[in-house]
Amino acid sequence: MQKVSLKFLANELGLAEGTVSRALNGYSDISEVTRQRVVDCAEKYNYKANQTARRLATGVAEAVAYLMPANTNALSEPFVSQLLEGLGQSLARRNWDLLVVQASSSEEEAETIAKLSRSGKVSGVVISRPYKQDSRIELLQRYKVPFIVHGRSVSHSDYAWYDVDSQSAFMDAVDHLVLLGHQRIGFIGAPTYYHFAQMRLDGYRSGLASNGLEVDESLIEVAELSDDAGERAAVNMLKSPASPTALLCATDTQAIGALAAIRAQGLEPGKDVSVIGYDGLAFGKHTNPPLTTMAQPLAHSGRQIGDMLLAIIDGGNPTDYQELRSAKMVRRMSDGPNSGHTE
Amino acid sequence: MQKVSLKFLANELGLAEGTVSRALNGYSDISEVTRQRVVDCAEKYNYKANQTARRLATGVAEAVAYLMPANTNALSEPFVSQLLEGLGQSLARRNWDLLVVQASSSEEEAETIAKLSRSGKVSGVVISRPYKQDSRIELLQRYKVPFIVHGRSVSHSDYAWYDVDSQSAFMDAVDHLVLLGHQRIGFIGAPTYYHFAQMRLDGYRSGLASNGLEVDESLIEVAELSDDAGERAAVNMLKSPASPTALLCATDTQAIGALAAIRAQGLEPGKDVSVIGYDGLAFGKHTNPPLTTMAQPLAHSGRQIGDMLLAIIDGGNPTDYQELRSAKMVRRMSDGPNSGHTE
DNA sequence: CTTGATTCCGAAAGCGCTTTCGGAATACCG
DNA sequence: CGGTATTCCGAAAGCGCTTTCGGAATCAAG
Repeated sequence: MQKVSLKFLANELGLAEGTVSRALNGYSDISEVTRQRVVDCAEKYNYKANQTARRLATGVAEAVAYLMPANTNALSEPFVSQLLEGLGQSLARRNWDLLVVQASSSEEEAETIAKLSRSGKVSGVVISRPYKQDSRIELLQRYKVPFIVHGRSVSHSDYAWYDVDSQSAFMDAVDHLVLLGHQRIGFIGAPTYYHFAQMRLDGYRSGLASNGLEVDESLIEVAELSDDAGERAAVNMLKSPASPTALLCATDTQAIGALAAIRAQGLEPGKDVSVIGYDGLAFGKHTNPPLTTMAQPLAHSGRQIGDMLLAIIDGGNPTDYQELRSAKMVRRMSDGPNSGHTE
Repeated sequence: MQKVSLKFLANELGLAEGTVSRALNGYSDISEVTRQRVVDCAEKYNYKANQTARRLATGVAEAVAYLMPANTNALSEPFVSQLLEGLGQSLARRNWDLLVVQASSSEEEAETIAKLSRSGKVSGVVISRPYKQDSRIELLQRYKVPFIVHGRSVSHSDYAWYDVDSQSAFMDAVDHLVLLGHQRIGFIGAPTYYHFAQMRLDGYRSGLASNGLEVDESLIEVAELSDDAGERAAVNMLKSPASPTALLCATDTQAIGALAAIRAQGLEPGKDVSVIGYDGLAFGKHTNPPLTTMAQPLAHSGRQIGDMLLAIIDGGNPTDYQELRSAKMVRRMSDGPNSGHTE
């Protein structure tokens, strides 16, 4: 099978390579009739430009990378594939590639970013779950790689991001719980080097405040992002003297662990103690009991993020692309009126 | 910031570009001392070869693609990210890239494969969840793209694959159920254009046979790969006259739906009717009740698959790389002795 | 000290495409 | 019809790297 290159087409058509190339790329200095001729011929031989050569010649990578979050635990992974899917769709419209790269440690992450930026194999990057101070962001800025972050860091004014307002979500959740009669509302947070963890904690605190409630530091636990960690945190809190009647968890994964902890105490989640998670994970529908959660609209987030990234690669101003969505509660069975079981 | 290219290094060192390149790539016709000198200098300036140029020059893509399964439903996605992670790790050792590509329809899939193969941007491909007759496989073979399939199709003798033996897994599951006293064991299968669906059905059938049980066609339902579909299938079966005392499901996702169906009938899964799923999904631990399942060892499957792919790209014979793992039961709470509730 | 074999490196061609530049051919205008 | 503008295309120079080839320098052997 003769490989069909530009040279081949040029030969076939009796034109110069450059001419064929320009015809295919829609240059205006090619007459319509030869352009058509070229296009037809390309079609006929099913010509696809060698992207590697193209990249080298133009200097644009026509690819973006997604930096996989390092400590990926199986339960929270729906995100990754959802995001990837949306990103891919967005990129596909331009025929760009999507690279997935990972790094386990943060030094490795820096190394990876450095390599990505110098090797020139991508023209943009997206990262997830930023820390409060995220060195990846600084690096990306320093290297002048277009990027968008899925989430925000503390200093989020000077780059592009897509995030959902979990702070208000947690305020809403507190309101909801207070309306149900809860006063002692516990909070299972995530490590606060994650900025989202801080936001959610802040939301919890101001939710309490706006309802005239004191925050009781013994009602706040920090746990890793896993079901087990959530469970451990919940048992701790549950065995404290003034145990909470409701539990707000930074992530659904943790909330699911909390459910288990509550049941293990012989209590009934949603009745004896309410729990609300955050994320809107689909399988929350199947937990015991089904988990009430603040669901983020991750339906088209990947697409959205892809489009934003493309826009800033095209020269858009990063700060013009900052998008804040809001979560909304999907109420299932894990929350309910305060039954005062611990009184 | 001066961009550090081969030319730059050559200049810096007073050597020719070609020499520097050969030094870096370990050619034997470079003296050890200059090689060291070159390496040090490269290190110093943090030189990373432009991979695009490299690819063009060598003709090897140094990248492989993962074809995302088309109809991805959120619940089964842990696979994707697990696989991606392992694949990435395997490729990273060679500094290769991992591309994620997707296609929604099967024509699009063919188109995608064609494009991948001609554009030369990958040197290998991995696909998941093959159909019984999978046109992707034929295409990949025709185009002579090294590939490995995660799963098997009917004619799996002439290509490389990695699969787990779900057929025996289902035989084992039937044995287990029979030991628990069940006789009327229902099966919720997947569409049989998926080869794995056929295998699991076969396993179910021969499990029954080897236990001297008749297969009752009314105890077999086919459902899509979602919790809802599993649930619908289960209610159908449950309301049949001779309703099963145990349910075997082709996937955990369906099994979770079945759990819901059973509870909705006012029955208790694991007591009134047992259910066993397949996949070993982590969140099965949190369903109501926790789901007994045949767990596949997907721990390092991605890594494994990556290594296999690399090996055949290096010239290995595809048929030398066919790996069959086995699933093992993780028993949680959704199975139990036949209580004869429907007698 | 000459010859032949080695060792090491420079020069140059090429990978397949893009893009600039200039020139031939055609068109337009007075 | 001479001259100026336009239109369209060919030629050629890259993009940054790899790899082959040949030749200068070094070494061993006679």
